[in-house]
Amino acid sequence: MARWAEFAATLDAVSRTPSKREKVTLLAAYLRRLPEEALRVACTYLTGRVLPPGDPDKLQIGWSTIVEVLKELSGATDREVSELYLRWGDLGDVAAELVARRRAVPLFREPLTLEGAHAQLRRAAAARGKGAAEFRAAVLRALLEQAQPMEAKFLVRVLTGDLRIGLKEGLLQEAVAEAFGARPGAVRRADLLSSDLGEVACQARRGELAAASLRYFRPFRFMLAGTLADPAEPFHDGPQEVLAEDKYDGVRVQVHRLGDRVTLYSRTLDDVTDSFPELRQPLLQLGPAYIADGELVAWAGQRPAPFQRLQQRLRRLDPFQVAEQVPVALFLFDVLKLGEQDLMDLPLAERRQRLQAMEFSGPVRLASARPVRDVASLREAFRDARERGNEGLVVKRLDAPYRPGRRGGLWLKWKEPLATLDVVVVGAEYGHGKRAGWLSDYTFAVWDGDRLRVVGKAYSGLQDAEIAELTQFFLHHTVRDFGHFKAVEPKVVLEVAFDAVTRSDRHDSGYALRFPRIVRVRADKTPREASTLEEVEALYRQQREG
DNA sequence: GTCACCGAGCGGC
DNA sequence: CTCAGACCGATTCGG
DNA sequence: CCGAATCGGTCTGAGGCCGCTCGGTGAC
Repeated sequence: MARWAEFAATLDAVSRTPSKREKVTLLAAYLRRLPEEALRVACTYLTGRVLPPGDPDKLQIGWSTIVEVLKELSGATDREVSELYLRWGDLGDVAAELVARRRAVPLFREPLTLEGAHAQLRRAAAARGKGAAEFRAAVLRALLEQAQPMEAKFLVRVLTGDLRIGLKEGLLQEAVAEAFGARPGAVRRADLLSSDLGEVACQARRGELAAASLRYFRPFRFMLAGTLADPAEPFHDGPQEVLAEDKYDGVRVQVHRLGDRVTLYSRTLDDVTDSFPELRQPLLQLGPAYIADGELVAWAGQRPAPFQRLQQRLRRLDPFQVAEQVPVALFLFDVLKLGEQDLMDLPLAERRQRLQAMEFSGPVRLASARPVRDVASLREAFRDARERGNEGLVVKRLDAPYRPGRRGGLWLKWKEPLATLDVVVVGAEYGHGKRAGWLSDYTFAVWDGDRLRVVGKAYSGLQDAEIAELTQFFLHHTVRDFGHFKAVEPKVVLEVAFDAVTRSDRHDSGYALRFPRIVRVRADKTPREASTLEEVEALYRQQREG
């Protein structure tokens, strides 16, 4: 059995050093010492999850449950917890502190082990029905009662899915490789194909990594796209042909079909087949044995419907009831396996040819794409994609293999913000983690006559120095102080960009923005010069008309 | 005892 | 999904 | 020609809105 205390101490050591190499070395040395089951558990936890992706059980222990249990354990009040949180900016640190002042410290403390804790958490994840929530809380309570402060800190961080030790996926794979003398590339490949690093680590130790391969009904990581900075970018290394493919605004899915089985996997590798029963027949018909990649969209007869419509069908348990109201279309753009032949390393041009030869029917369609050789045609393709009601383009190198889990230059997405608005900041909140102590999160509004109506919040886009400056400013211009949240004088104007406007009852304007990000502080504008609700409404109508 | 609603958790972008 | 910042290896520049 | 500065790739961390499901709870 492997002690949780050692696991925690290792994570703590890793978090202390800024050097990536040293992080990897520290972790590798620890992993090497672990027995099999502990190794599996440790590696899964190090990915910030208790269960591997795709596991049908979900832990369902979140922020609130943890806070409730910590309060019971320590006798702390809501106010104390929130003050501690303001100080630390991290629930794990709060847990460490509160566990240290537990009311009833058990006389005999069984040391926590990775194996033991995991067995308990597994049971919690499997709980269903009446009393399930209470059972989950009880499991957590029992674990925290046994835990030392440092152990509690990392238990809570595993539960919140955020280790904050400056080591995640890539470095974790390196650590596993270093621990067992495997090639980093081999570990990475195996991880991307199985997405279960715990399992991969065990294989690495046994020297069985090479066996990893594409298998039916073993979903693997999706290939991702980087962001296109400039439309000329794809042609920078001289003239060449790239594929300009429509970027559909929907949900990415991986389709596995073999025998009489068809399964759709989401990006988290969860099985979402049952939400889309009408796709089964056309997918059976598409071919006898294949793995394909595509985007599932809500479909309005001739063109795509907004993403929100599709959400109504996601994870829906009674799909037949809404299937008629929210029809979908599945646009396939890649094929990774045909029969027993692995196509991943073939160039996209060839994969696309194989895909085009398949038997498309009904709602299963071929994604719209065309080869282009210059910037002018690329721009034209972008306009056409927008005409068809799509978000923009994904520009793909025709010579590129399929690289699971990679977000590189082989695929580049090109979309444009819908617009920008000049908004007035009316509230500011303290950030989390490394933003603890900074007012880094801004609630903003637009004018409705002479009233300010909130349209959203934004965080990203500002540089640390600007956040520091705004923090000082807002501390001096706070109207009402709610602790974590401060209502501030409407003085600061921000320019925010966003991809869409949605109707929403979250804010009093009746609207919200999709993907808001701060472009800059408009020091040159007075609050009165900020945008109006009419402008927001106009944008909302404009995007609907496409 | 039933039902409607709410909050929490999760995963989609 | 977004963007900023940190680290690290590779490349370029200056002495 | 070598060491220093800089560049680019890759990774990490922080936080936004939407809609579904489930368990718990309060109203009737």
